[in-house]
Amino acid sequence: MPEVNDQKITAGSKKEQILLAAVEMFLDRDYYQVTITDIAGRAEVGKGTVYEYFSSKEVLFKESFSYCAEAYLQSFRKHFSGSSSIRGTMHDIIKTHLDLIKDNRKRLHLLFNERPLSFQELQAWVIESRQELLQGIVDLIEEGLELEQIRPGINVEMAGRLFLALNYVVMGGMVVIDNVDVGEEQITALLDIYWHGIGNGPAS
Amino acid sequence: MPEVNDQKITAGSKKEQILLAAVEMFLDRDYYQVTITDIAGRAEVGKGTVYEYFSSKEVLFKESFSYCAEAYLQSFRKHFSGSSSIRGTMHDIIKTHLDLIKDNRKRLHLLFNERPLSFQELQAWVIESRQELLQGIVDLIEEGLELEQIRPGINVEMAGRLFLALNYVVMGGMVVIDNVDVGEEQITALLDIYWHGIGNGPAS
Amino acid sequence: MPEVNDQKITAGSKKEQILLAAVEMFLDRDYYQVTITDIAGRAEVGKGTVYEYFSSKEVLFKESFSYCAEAYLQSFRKHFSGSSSIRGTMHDIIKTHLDLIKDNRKRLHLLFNERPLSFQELQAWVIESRQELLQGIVDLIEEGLELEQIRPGINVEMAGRLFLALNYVVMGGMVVIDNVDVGEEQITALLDIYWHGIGNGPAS
Amino acid sequence: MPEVNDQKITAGSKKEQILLAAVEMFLDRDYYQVTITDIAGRAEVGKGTVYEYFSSKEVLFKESFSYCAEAYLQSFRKHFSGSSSIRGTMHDIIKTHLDLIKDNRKRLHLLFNERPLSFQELQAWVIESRQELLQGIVDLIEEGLELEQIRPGINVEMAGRLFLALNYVVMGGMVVIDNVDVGEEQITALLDIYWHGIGNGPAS
DNA sequence: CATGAATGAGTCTTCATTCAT
DNA sequence: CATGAATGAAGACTCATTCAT
Repeated sequence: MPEVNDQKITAGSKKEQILLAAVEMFLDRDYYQVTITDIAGRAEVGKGTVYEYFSSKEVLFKESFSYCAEAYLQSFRKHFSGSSSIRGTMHDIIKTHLDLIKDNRKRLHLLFNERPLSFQELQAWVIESRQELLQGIVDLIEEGLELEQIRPGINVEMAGRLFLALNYVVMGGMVVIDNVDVGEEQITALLDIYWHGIGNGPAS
Repeated sequence: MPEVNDQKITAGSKKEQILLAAVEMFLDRDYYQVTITDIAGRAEVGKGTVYEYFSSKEVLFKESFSYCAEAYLQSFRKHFSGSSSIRGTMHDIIKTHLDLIKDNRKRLHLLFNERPLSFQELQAWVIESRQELLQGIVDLIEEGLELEQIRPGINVEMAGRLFLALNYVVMGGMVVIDNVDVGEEQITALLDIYWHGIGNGPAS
Repeated sequence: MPEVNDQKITAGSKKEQILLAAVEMFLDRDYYQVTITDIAGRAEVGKGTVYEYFSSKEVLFKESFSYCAEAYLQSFRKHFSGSSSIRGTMHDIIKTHLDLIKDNRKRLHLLFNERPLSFQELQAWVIESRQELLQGIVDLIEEGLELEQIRPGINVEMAGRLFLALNYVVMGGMVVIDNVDVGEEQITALLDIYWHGIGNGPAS
Repeated sequence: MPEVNDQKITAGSKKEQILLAAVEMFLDRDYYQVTITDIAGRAEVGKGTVYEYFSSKEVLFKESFSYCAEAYLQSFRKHFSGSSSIRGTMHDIIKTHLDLIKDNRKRLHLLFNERPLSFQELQAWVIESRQELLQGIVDLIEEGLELEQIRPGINVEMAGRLFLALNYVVMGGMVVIDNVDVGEEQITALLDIYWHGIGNGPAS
């Protein structure tokens, strides 16, 4: 019973110091490639100190994961409240998302990584979060349908999924994997395709 | 002096037997969660025998990875040779891709998900393969432009990337993670959105 | 420079508070299963405070041990001063001893059971104490010989050792391990055997 | 799942080699004072090899314990089958027991140690074994009663317990703790006391 | 060729002890 | 005096790799 220090994570606290070090490490390498010694070293604390704040490596990983994921989810959520221009909102989402990716670069691997995590709980949480995001987008699209900004008859779930993919696969992929410089121009081009399609001729 | 048996992989050979066992294991679990003992057990050979054919776990992983990835790439490539209907070809690509996923379910995770793993070579190879795929799609789209099946003025790279993401969504997202039953109907709906966009009103 | 507070243990003092907590813990669990944190917690003091009064865990254990052992020894010693009925005295010793065990149940294990623990000093002290006890009993028996209450010709050392074992059996064996309810009746039966033997027919 | 080699312990086998090393170590020191590295070193094998044969330190300890205890129990058991002279049998038991102690000296600490073992299963097994021994002795005494070799009216359970104590407390204590040289003479003296008592005058 | 027993480097984790407050 | 956060030495255990058979 290692009497773990269960205080909240406050800015500048030792617990935060360790968590941030862990996040950096876990974003760079696999769970199994990161050692507690690495994290302690990066956080500039003793190995034992890590265990004062996190009862095990697994727990530390989970908290690191949640910490990142929450920021990620937030970048979507904050646009979900009602707005008059759906296309404008989508543009904002992509922009915010892109900024987040650029800031953190490696960070979002965690979320892109669709491989079932070793930790069942986390996996469930990931699926749940994905659902939340999808629902948010679907709601936005349905709002657009009512406002007649979106073409009637489309499969809203598919439209939502494609929008998410646009964000984390296209944008994420370009920045994180292909290391391409992405800017306003690319966002506009991508959204144009998503909005009008690539086909020549009117929608059926 | 452990002279690794470097013969080609032939059907039914002991080397293939081991490789296939490794593939199955690596598709199920993390690199670090799969042990050589596991693989030897599954392949029904001795632990030492694995080392007769693969000089290390890392090498075995890389070969397993390539083995899977090649199948994946092939599912795209075989549609890249000239065709008259671009939309039809895209439909075929998605369909073929979907079938591949359904057959292997977990298998293709490897391609998009495996972390760098410090296997720099592999990472480079992944990037290269992504480029090849993207180029194939871009060529297809440019062919469509010439045939006036595709709307002029679009950013072809973005269009290509979105198409790949579309496939990824169908694959990774729906089938593997959310375990949704995906069929012809969904493919059509998705391609409809990709082709005509979600927006109401004519393209600018 | 951690100057250990070397004052005597006075009733109600913080030092006693810690010692008593340690005794309770050590009687319940192994040396290695008791942590300083446990003891500090039970004593309701900080971990550092333990080190104010005891320079190390080993020292604290030794003092706990001595503390218990002294009580044990006393239960014998107080009967060693001259008495007219040897058998009566022996009965009293067993009775006192039994009461002590019943009060403390686990407590006296320490004396007989604790492994050398590399605490050579303690081991020496145990041997010395055993000698003292044995000598006390032997003296008692020799007194009985003079008073002609005890059969001449017996090996007094063996008789003494058997008497100590008899006590040990009542204590360690029946009460603590087998959890048998031991009362006056059992004491009498046991002493009867010790006094008259189990054999049928007169002593040789 | 460390695929423990579960073969029987055969003389000279590597498993036996490790077990014997473990026994030696555990008889000398506490469970917590013995490290796997110690055992591996003493057995002249690698640390990993220990785990090839015993899945954990706890398991190794339990097997070591049983190994010793069985020999101990056997030294009593082999005298329990019918005999005409009870006193003679008792003499034989003490003699056999003494020889065993002398051979193993430290070994029997394991059994003398009445402190509840950390391992609940083992503790249960110890209690059970004690019962078996006690019953064997009690049966012997009751046989003696029928043969009129033993004084009627004695409490047979107490007589049995005292005989056991005579063996492992008196004999064990002298040899293992006090390091006294014990021989035929002492056995005879002790048994004389147990048989005829120390009291002067006939049994009541 | 095939095997699996043997190995030890490398991990996580615990806990006595220190020391700044 | 009292405290408990910080520390790192030490120990159990895993597993890729070797090598004698």
